[in-house]
Amino acid sequence: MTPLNYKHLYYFWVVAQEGSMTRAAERLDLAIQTISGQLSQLERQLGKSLFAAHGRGLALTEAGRQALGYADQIFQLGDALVSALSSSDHENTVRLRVGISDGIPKLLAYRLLSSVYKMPVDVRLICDEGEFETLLADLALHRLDVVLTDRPAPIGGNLKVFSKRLGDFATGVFGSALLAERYKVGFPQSLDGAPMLLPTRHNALRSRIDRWLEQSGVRPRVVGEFEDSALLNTFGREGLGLFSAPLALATQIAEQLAAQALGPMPGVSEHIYAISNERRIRHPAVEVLCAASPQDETPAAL
Amino acid sequence: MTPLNYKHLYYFWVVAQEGSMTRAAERLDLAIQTISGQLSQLERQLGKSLFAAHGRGLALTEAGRQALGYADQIFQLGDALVSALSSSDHENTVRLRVGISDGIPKLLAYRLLSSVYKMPVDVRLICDEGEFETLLADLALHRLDVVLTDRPAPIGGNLKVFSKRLGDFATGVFGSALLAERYKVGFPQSLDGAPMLLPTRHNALRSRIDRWLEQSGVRPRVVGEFEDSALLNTFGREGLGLFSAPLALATQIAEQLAAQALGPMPGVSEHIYAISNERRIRHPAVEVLCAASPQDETPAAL
DNA sequence: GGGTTGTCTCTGAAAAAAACGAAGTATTTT
DNA sequence: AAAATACTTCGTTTTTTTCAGAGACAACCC
Repeated sequence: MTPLNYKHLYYFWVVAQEGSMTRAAERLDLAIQTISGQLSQLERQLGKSLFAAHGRGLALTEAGRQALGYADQIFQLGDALVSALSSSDHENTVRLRVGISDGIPKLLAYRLLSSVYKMPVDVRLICDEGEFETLLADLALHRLDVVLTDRPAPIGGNLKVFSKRLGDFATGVFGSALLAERYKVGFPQSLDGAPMLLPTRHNALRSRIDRWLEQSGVRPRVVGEFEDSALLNTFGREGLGLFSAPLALATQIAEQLAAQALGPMPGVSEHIYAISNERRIRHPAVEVLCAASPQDETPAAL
Repeated sequence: MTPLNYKHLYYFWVVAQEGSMTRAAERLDLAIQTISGQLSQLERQLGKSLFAAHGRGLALTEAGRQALGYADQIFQLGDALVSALSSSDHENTVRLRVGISDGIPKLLAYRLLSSVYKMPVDVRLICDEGEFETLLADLALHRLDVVLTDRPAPIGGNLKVFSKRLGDFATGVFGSALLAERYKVGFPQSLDGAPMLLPTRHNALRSRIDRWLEQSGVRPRVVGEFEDSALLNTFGREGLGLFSAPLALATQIAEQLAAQALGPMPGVSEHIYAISNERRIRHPAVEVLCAASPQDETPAAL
């Protein structure tokens, strides 16, 4: 429940700006009695005085000053809403705001998102990158429609979201021409002592890679750990070390990163999840995105 | 003018969350006809449909989705306002949120602010540091009550603020014991070639120092330029170079920075301005602050 | 295909909230 | 002490919100 009357708050806001009820009444084209009455109602509802008599005028109380700060933001947002909606467009276009977790391969994100362009309306994609937690917070505030990450949303979270696995992508080891040449023979044993670039431990894939390395009994030389997959790829492209990537992207990786696959990492696969708000009215493009790869939905509640 | 009915917006928000007018009506304890009517009024006022029929239910339009984002923020702020005001305190305390420009000496800021503690109520000071422009933006949003800087607010600005000069502080050259010993004799000519730490050109004081150096015909060796005065002082304390500071603070500088004055820089003085919002109802602590040093007020309009 | 259900829309009347005119209370100015 | 300024209070009018009743429409069930 929101026991706050925004009309009253608006009058309060104008009075605070104008410095007097008389001036505010003039600006709002209302009688001063109205302002006075509505204002005292607001004060009664909030249980605090917002103004104190000061001479024959008014002075803000501490509570009033604090309220003013909030009111400023509220009405600024209200104006922004009106102008955003009046600025035409969004007639036949759908805007999809996607948050992409640092760690997931950008090419994979692209491939998954490409499905939304098959919709019968114009789609405008707004992509945002960042950390998992940050993106989830933006999702909660409806600043994002969907978040693409490498793990489902935490189960105990107070956020009502659900996570949908978009697919499993088998992963392999890649490297620049020189490195691939050197370490291809005898893969995966050849990796022992080989320079390697890995995602940081924040990435869900990392633990799976570690497990695989251990099971294979090889110990590469870890020359770098990266939060961001694009950065990791750039280092990989320059031949600083071998790196992992989805095998499904081998062609694009060859083109864009001039790197080739050494071999697969069985059991190591990249899971991509789409996390969206649990709401009755879903975003049509999110529906399309989730429907593109028919897997079981995994409600956040479990 | 704010042609936005927040009550209508609130109903819209609840409907969007619940996914149907029926459920929203239940939650709001209203008849469904009310919701329906108010919602279409909102749509008429905004000039956009927010919902579209979808089966026997509703679907958000693109405009609706956009509006929802704003509504989320607005009502979150409203809740925050209510809870902030209900959480007691601010009965007999006054909160003063001060922004302190990077460049101005912290000791000076302290000295100027100390006047507010003489008020007959409890004062809680909330200090924030940052760049001039950033602080001015925060001031406009009422996130700050006053900004302490080394220059008045720009005159052409679209912000309604006024700048009050709090005082002129004659400035001198200071240095650690070793440096002071070495360069004290023959001051200021001795400064020629002496290592010196200066504020960056963003600081209003810098040009005055440069002018003085030129007029005195000395050319020190500039070993560092600092945006932040505290950082500059730290380097000065370690004896990396001579530095300028208000002569009025000589005692504290001796104590805290183990540095002593070499001599004055005539004509070079630090001006401190208090910039506050041009509003009829001023913050009482800002009044006290500005009254503490009776100088002419300089309206931002000129 | 026809009945049923769930969901939203369109009336017009009732209830609630907001707005105003008139008179009243402070406080400052002259 | 009177005039002027600024906010309050009271009772009435106006506007807005709310709801009951009736209707439209799509999905579902047999």
